[in-house]
Amino acid sequence: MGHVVNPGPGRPRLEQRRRPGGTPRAEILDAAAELFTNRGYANTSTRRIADAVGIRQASLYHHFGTKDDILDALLEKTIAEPLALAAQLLAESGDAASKLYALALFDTRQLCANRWNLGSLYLLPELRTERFESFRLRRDELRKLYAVVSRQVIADTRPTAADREDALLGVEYLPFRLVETVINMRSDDGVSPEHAPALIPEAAVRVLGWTGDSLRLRETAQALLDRSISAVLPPA
Amino acid sequence: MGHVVNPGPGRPRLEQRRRPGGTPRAEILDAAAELFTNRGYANTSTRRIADAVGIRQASLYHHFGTKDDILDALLEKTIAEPLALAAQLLAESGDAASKLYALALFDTRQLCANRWNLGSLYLLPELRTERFESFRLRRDELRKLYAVVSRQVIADTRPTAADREDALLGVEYLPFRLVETVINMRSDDGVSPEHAPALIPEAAVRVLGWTGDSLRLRETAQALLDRSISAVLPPA
DNA sequence: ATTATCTATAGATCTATAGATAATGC
DNA sequence: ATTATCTATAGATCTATAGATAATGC
Repeated sequence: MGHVVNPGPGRPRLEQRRRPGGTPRAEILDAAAELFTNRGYANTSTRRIADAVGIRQASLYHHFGTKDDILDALLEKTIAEPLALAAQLLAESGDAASKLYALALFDTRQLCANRWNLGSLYLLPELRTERFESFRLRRDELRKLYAVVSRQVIADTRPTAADREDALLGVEYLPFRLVETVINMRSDDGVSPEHAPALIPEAAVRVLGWTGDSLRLRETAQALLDRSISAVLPPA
Repeated sequence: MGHVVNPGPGRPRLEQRRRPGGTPRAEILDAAAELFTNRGYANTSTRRIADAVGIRQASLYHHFGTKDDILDALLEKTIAEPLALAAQLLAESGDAASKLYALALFDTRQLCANRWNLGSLYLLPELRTERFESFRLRRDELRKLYAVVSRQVIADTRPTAADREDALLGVEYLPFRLVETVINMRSDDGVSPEHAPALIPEAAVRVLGWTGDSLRLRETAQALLDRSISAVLPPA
């Protein structure tokens, strides 16, 4: 009764505060995500993260080699699913507009649903160092997949060459950028933009010149998305 | 000959390195802009800024009371012109689509033309502190002006209520967000997105459902912009 | 023996202030 | 006298490492 049973091997914590996540690693990542997004990466000391978890500063280093490693783990978690899903979506059969809509919908939802606005970390100057090259490459890859499917949408809906000159200006990169705007909305408003999932995916296809029935698109995209999700994510 | 004449009162600098800008204040702001955007605000020490200017760290404090004051001065420089121009544009006579196009064009160009990608500072968590409330309010104001003219575009081009339900979802905030995407493009690509001025303003009106002749819009918007600029900016 | 925590600390910062110094200009 | 710089430094950090300690589980 009331007696605290230690959860595993190792000296017990002085404080027993707990955060979401069953493991110390998950607790640290949650605390770091909160602090990095709300106060900034460089402004968040390892002591502060440790305080938020309820352990001593030095104990962090049992779970992560450096502070950069914590940031990298957070970034990796945000990019893995979108990348897997994008690859799967492109491999599915279906029209390009539905694929783009589905992709944008998935990413928009994720950017909104994260407990913390992790997307706001993407602009950190720290990410330009070699330490984060792997993350940068993976995000570049996602950007390219958006461009590929966007070009398919353009080819499908604007068949004449003259009509496609926008593509030379880089319209095919706008859908990805539109999804990213969710980050800024969340940052400025302080809350998740509730209508973004209903707004951004449609804007992503419209900005490419696609004209068609919104309702129908939303339905086919949702079906496609459901199929792709179950193909990629293990049915937990 | 070769003799350095000191530019004014005050003990001369040990190093005579110079940066763009005639005054020490301007040199400091240019150096800070480079360092803040490339290495991050919190990661840039006052010593580093001073080194880049060629003065001693403590000498910075003759020109700025705190490090925050340097950041605030940079931010103020980016917001003053867009805000003045937006207010002027809304007061001009002309159709809403041209106004929105002109506004987006001006801001896109400015975001591209800055020597450093100052827009990337807008997401800094530091800006949430009271110190930067004034800047936040001014940027909110600009966002509102975009929304006002965007709603006019919607009312002009989609007269039926059923057709306007998007407005309930917040499409009127997308043009402003589209302009902001220039910041991310610059940050990811490492160079100014050269086609952004030809791409973003048109996307801003299209995303609201505006359909019309691009060439004509571009011309009327450009004329409107020229008029507004000369009304707002003193003919230097 | 292994694991997860702890205490203590080295060494390197960083911002801002105090007060001296070397110019200009009245 | 005023201005813009300088030197020197207080006081407060911050990251990461070394090595001790208290659990579990073989």
